[in-house]
Amino acid sequence: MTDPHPPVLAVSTVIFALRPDVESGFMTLWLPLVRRTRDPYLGLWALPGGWLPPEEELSTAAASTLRETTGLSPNYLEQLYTFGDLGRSPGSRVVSIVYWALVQSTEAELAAVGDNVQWFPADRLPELAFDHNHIVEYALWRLRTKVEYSRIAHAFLGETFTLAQLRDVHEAVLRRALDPANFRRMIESSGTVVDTGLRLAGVPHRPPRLYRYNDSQSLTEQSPLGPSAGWPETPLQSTPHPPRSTT
Amino acid sequence: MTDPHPPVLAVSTVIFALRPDVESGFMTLWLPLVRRTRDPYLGLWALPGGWLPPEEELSTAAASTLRETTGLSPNYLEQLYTFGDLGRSPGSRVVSIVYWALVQSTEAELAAVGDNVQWFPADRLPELAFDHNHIVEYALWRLRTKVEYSRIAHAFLGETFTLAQLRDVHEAVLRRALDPANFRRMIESSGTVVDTGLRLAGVPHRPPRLYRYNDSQSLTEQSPLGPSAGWPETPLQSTPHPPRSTT
DNA sequence: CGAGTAAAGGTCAAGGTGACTCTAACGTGA
DNA sequence: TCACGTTAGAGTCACCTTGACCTTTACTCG
Repeated sequence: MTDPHPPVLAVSTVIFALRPDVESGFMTLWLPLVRRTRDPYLGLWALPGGWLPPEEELSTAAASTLRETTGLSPNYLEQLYTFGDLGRSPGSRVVSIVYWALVQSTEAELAAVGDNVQWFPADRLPELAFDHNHIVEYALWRLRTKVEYSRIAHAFLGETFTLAQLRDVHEAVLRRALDPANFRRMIESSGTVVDTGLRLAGVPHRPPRLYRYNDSQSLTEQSPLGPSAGWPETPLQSTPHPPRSTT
Repeated sequence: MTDPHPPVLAVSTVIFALRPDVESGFMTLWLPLVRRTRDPYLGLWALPGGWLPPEEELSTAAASTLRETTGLSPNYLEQLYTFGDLGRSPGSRVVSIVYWALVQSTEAELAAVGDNVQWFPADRLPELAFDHNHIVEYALWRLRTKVEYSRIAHAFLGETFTLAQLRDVHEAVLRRALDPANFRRMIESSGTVVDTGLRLAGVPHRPPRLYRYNDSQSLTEQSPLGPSAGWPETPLQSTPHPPRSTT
């Protein structure tokens, strides 16, 4: 049962955040990468990850790497795929269980950045180590398709948000402008969101309503992978929105 | 880097086939299980699978187990999920990469059945070893949701088929009757199917047209997981339909 | 040869979606 | 202070999809 070279198990995470892009001016997807300090692909950028600790759950291992490399905890965490092709790593065989995570935009700005950790725009990545370019491509595809039939977009935002902010998230992920009126109709009829009764003040123009994520609504995917599939036990952080709110 | 008890990697496969159910009379989903001959859960039924051979691809390992236990080769094979919870196996930790497969109904009848391999109706399973009941539940959910937005239903059929046969597959998977006329309109407008010009003869009533899967149409999911994601290299077997066909 | 039944082609109304218009309500700057 | 620009938010209209249903065609079976 014990082979001479048993496959090694690793856990990696594709972490997405939204940031304003200096070039386009719009919000775009960014992700943190770590520089390889060891021999296979030394010096190249790679997805954060590591060997699977024998006593740690898969999702916990993914969340741990996330916290260690970026100092963030995810609002959304889900298993993406397991990559185990024979040629994907030089030397011994490595099977990587890859997760993908969404973090808040406001938190992503505070995230630790050093010589070995750096954020890149998801559309313009350098050559990565191993098959990580391929993995990111798949994670992007998964995010973009899932945004349209679930409500993961909320994971990029704080506890309360305006419909324009939520629309900005959708537009950034889908890379396409959405009609504000139709977007409002769609979101309101879906029941995924609840009016807090508050409005955002201090902004120019008409003050927008503040909405909250509707927890009592299980309109998301109800796959039999348990309630924590996708939504980590970590509760949403308190609202990070600086502007004051009035009735 | 070498831990005292590194996690062990296994590959299992949930294999679906359609068979007429003696009780209901309709077509229902069946799957083969193997009896445990070793200590954890000895005697209980479990999903076919085994340790990951160090020199074998993940999907190849899944297809191999499938062929060894049932003598069949899949028309459809896709990675389902990786289960790695700490408590899922007594003793050392086991991480299972689970695939799901669809095989032809006509082939499933010829499949090897012995004391240690037996087919069960997917809705009425006994208590299985490990977390395999949970895994089958998830695979069923995945099959039922995926039938509605892709064309995996063809994997249950031969090279040519009538729309009634294709509708039977959908009805069995979805457990709900579909309007024949509306189903025809939906399939024809989707372009997933091509009229062969032949008709099925020898049946009572008006002879139905025979259709063929439209290979040139890439209407399936085009995820960046490569062209063989889901559709194994094995080509579809020659048509197993006994009735003669005329122009 | 008539009866029965499924195949195949159609109609119709309800609901959802995209494109668009109109009014409300704020901050800003002259 | 007040017109202006801009966004929030409500509403309208045409088009397409979908479910329900109807009609005709074409075979086998008794």
